[in-house]
Amino acid sequence: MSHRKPSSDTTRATIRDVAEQAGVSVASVSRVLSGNYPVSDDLRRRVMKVVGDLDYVTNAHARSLAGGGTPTVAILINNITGAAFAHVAKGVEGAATLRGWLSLVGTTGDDPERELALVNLMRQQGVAAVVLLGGAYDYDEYQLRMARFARSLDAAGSHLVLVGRPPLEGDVPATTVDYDNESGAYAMASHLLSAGHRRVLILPGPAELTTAQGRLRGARRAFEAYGVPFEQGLVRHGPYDDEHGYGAVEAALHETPDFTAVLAGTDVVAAGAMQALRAAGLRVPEDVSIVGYDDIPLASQLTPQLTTVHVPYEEMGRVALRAVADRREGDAARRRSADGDHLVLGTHVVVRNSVQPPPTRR
Amino acid sequence: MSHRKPSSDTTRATIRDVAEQAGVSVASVSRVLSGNYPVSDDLRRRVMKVVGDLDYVTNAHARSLAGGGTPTVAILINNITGAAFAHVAKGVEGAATLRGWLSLVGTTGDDPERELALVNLMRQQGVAAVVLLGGAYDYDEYQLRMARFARSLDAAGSHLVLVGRPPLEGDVPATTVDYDNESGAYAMASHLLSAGHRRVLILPGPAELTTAQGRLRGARRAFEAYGVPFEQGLVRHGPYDDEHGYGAVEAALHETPDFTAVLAGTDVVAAGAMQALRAAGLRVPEDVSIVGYDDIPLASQLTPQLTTVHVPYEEMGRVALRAVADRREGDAARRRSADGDHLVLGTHVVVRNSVQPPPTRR
DNA sequence: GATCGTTTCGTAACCGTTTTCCAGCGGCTA
DNA sequence: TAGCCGCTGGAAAACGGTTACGAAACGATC
Repeated sequence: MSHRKPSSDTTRATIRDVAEQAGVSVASVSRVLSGNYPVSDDLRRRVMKVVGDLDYVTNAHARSLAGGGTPTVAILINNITGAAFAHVAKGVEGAATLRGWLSLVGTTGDDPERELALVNLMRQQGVAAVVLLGGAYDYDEYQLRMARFARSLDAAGSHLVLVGRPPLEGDVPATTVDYDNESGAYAMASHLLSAGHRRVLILPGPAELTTAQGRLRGARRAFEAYGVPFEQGLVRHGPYDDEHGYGAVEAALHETPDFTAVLAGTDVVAAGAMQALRAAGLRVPEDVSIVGYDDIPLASQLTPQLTTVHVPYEEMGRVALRAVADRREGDAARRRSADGDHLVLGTHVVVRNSVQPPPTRR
Repeated sequence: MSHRKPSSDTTRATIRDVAEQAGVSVASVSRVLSGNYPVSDDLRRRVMKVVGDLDYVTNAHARSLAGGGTPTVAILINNITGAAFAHVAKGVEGAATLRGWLSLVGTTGDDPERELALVNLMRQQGVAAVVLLGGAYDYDEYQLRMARFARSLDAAGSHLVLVGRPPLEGDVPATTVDYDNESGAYAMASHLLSAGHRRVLILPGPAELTTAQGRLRGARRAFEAYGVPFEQGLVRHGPYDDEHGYGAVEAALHETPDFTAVLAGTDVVAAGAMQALRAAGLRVPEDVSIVGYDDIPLASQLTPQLTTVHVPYEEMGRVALRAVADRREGDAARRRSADGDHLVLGTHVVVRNSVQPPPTRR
C-alpha cells in the first residue's frame, strides 16, 4: 500500500493518483496521455475514465523537466499597447499556438536594463526562443551585452530573434527579422518631393533609436536624390507619441513656419501633428500635407486618411516564429549555417488622402 | 569523482556543475542563490564566482517543481491588437512584473472552444491565476463549462478572474472585475437626449456579447427616463469593428435616414460610422452627432475628437491582479469569504467635440 | 510442444531544484 | 573540562513526470 500523504484540498491530482485508482502503473498512464506508445484499448479506456473523474491534468513543469513539455516562446515588447508592435506580437503568438507552442510576454517599458533582465529571466524559463520587438538602443555596451545574451541563449539550446531592429554585429547566433526602414522613408519622402514639396518638417522619432535613425537616413537620401537641400533645422526628434507630434508642430509653427508638409516617423506622431495643424487653423492637406509610417489601423481612420508606408508587422511576427521553429527542427549542420540569419521584409507606401501639392501661397 | 555525462554543447549548466566546480554541495549553491539561508561570505564568493564563469541560471521548471518558483498569471485575451483590452493586459502585466510574477498570454480569437481549451492548458502550467478578458458569450452550456473550470482551477490552488464581463452565476470560486456597462451607456444616451436628439442610430455590438447587451440596456433605460419612444428599427447589431460601423451607417442612411445622432458601442465602431457619414456628405457634428464607448487613444485622435465614456481599462487590469495576489497571501478564512468576489469600477463620460444639438432641418 | 517474435505493461532511473534533517565545530558558561 | 548552543554546510528525500530496459503473455511457426 501507498504511504503518500492523502490528497489535500488544494493539491491537484498527480499521475500516481490516476495510476492507483485505475490499477495500472504510472508509466502506463503517461503513455496513454502522451499517446506516443502503443497501448491496449482496455488500458486506454480505464485510464481515461479515471482522468475524467479526477479532472487530472499533467503538471507542465514536471513534464518539461523530464524531457517532454511544450516549447515556449518569449515575446519581449516595449508596450503591448503600441499598435505597431502589438501586431508583431499577434503574429508571433498566432504562429506559436498554431504549432502548439506557448507564449510568454514581458514588457520592457523602454528600459534597456529591464530588457536585459527579462532576457535573463526567460533563459531561466528554458524558452525555445526569445523574440525581441522594436528598435534597439545605439549604445555600445548595450550591443555587447545583447551579444552575450545571444550566445548564452544559444548555448542553452534557445535562440534570440530580433524583430524590427538591425542585426547585431559580429558573429552572433541570433536571427533578425527586419524591414527596410530606410527605403520606406526614402519612398515616403520622394512622394512628398515629387508632389512639389520642398520645405518639409521631419519628425523621425527618438534620436537614439535605430528605427528613427534609419527613417531619417532614408528621408535625407531622397532629398539628395532630388537635389533639394536638406535643412537640419526642420528635423525635430522626440518620442513616438502623438503628444510629441503635437508639440513639435506647434513649436515649428513658431520658429520655421514655412514648411508645407510634415514627414512623421510614425502614424501616431502624424496624428498628433495633424491636430496641431488644425488647432492652428491650417487645413490638411490643402495647406499642409502630412505622411506617416507604419500603416496601423489608425492611419485609415483619421480624416483625411493618412498616406503612409505599410510595414507587414504581423507577417514579421509569423516569419520570426517560423524561423526559429525551422531551426529547431533542422539538423545541426543547417543550424550552424543559419547563424546570423537576417530576413528583411518589404514595405510599400499606401497612398491615401493626406498629400496634395503645396499651396501656391500661404 | 563524478560519472555524470560531460556537459554537452547545447546543455545548460546545472546546479551540480556549479557545486562540483566550487567544491561545495548543491544545497549550498541553492542557498547562496535563493538567499534565504545564512551562508558565510567565503562560500558566497566561491559560488558566485563559478556562477559567473559558467553563466549559470537556475532551471525554472525544476525550481517550481520543487516548491519554489515564480508565480505566473495567464492572460487570455480575444485579440492583443484590440485597443481596449490590450490596456487591461498592460495593467495585468505591469502589476504582475511589479510583484515579480510572470505573464503568459493566449489569444482566444473570439472562439469559445479555444477559450476553454486555453484555460485547461493554463491549468497544466500551474499558473497562480488565469485572467479572462472581454465580454462573455451568453450560452448556457458555455457558462456551465466555465463554472466547472473555475472549480477545477480553485481545486488546484489557482484562481479564475473574469474581467469586463458579468460574474458567473451560482456559487463559483471566481473573482470578477467589471465596470458598469449599463450606466455608462445610460449616461452617454442621456447626453445625446439632453442635447435634443430624438432619433438616434444605435450600434451596440454583437448581440450575443454581454457587454453589448448591457450597453443596449443602458441606452434603452435612458430613452425611457426621457420619455422618448425607443425605436427598435434604429438598433443594428454587428461586430466591434470599424467596418461594421461603416456598413451599418451606410445601410441606415438608405433605410432610416432621419437619425440625427449615432450611439456607437465602441470608439472603433464610431470611427467607422464617422467615415460613412462623411462619405455621404454629412458633417460631424453639425449634421449628425456621434458618441463612442471605451475612450481608447483613437477617440481623441479623430476629427472631431470623440465624446465617449471612459473605462478605466488599465486600472481594471491592475485591480484584477491585486485581487488574486491578495487572496494568495491571505489566510484560508479570508479566502473563503472572498469567494464570488465582484469588484465594479466606475466609468464617466468625457465630453469632446462630436456632439451638437440636432440641426433644425436637414 | 518448444522456440520465437510481437505486443503490452511494469520497474526504476533519471530530469534539476528545494528543503528537512543532522553533524561538525568553535565559543561560552558553570 | 564537560555540556550546551548558535552557526554552517552536507546528505538525501521529495516534487511529478518520461522513458530505457526487461519481463510476461500470447499467437504463430516448425
